Amino acid sequence: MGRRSDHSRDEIRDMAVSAAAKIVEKVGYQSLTARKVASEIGYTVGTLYHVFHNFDDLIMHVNAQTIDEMAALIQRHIRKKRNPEVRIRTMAEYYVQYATDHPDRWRLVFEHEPPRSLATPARLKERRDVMFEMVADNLRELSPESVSHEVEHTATALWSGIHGICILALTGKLYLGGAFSMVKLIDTLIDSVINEFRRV
Amino acid sequence: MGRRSDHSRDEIRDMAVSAAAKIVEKVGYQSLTARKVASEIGYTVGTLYHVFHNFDDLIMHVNAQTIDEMAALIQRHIRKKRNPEVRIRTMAEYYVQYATDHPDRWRLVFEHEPPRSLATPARLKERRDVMFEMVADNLRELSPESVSHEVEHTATALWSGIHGICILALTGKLYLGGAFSMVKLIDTLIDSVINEFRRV
DNA sequence: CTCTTTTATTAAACAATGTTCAATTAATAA
DNA sequence: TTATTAATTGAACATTGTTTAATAAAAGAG
Repeated sequence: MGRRSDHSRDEIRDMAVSAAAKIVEKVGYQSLTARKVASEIGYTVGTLYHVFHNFDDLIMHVNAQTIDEMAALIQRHIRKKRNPEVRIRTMAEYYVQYATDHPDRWRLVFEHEPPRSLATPARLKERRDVMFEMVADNLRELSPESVSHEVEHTATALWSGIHGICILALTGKLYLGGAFSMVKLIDTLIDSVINEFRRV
Repeated sequence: MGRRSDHSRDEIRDMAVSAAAKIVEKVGYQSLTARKVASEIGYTVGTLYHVFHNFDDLIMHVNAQTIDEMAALIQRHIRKKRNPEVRIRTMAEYYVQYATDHPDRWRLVFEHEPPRSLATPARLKERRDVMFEMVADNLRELSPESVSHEVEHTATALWSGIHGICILALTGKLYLGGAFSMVKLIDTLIDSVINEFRRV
């Protein structure tokens, strides 16, 4: 068969990304294949390669969608909060929430290695940076006299640390197999970093 | 050809693990294949399957070796230190050192997902836990009156945080693309957690 | 020393993967 | 109506992990 034009290229791209996300959630990101995505949207692999540069390209689109979803969830919840410290804690709370609810999609964001031939698109990097910037903004509000570079440094350390707890827990590589609560571990980190930040 | 017996099964297993580790370091863990390992040691894939249960089984052996190497490096350096706080800082220093020097082998430890059919061997888990326990031991020495569970909780939070900084930096997913020094970020985390730990 | 049994090793085959491409067919333009 | 353009397919490709029947050498029995 030849041209069908049931859907535009953009529609097919969106359908493929959504189908891929659904497959990742259902059977895990290890079992995501081009043929599964294609058959899920009623097309053939060839069509996917007409719309995406690569399979990695498709994955990066899935990851962009994941980050957007996660950021939206977080922003929806911190909008109600006025206290910068509470906002940071809320960010972490829903970061963990999202990662726990969608473990495979979340892991795909951090465990997918784009081939060196294909550079990570600037949009994806920017999206990832959004979370760091939100933490920095609230730290700045917490102590307006701090120099910007120090604030960003602290925000990077704190958010990376939270991420570390999250990924070790979700991959089952945490000490004692996750006998500790992720939320409490993260609270400890936030308490420590914020107290130290206030003191300096 | 049939039986050669140039090497015992144990020898072949060790050769394969070393060859695999070398390949991972040279061309990256994404490019590690069973056939490359086999040809590197002068055998065929079939022989690998005579010695390993799986390709994942081979990888877990590689990871065990990696963790042992890393733990040995760290222990060699903290033996000279007497102060528990200095020991924790030294641990982090050489953790980063090892990860930076052998990025692909280090990442393989944390990004290899064993299939749910094949359970992670207890030995591998124990090896991973060694690092957490070393941190806990030194925290305990730092404040002997603390209850054991609190100490382990703090150690888990701190070491997971350090790991988070490390993995985001090494995978190029850190805020501002690693414009911050890994060592300084980790120092910030250690300062914060240890100060807070002392206070409680 | 000879015959049998065991077992290490290979080569070939398998199914599944990402990827490419010529053929086909429908929409669009002339 | 015809010619051009482009979407879609199906089949092919190389490469992956994995299995297996054939083979040859070591080990054991007599």
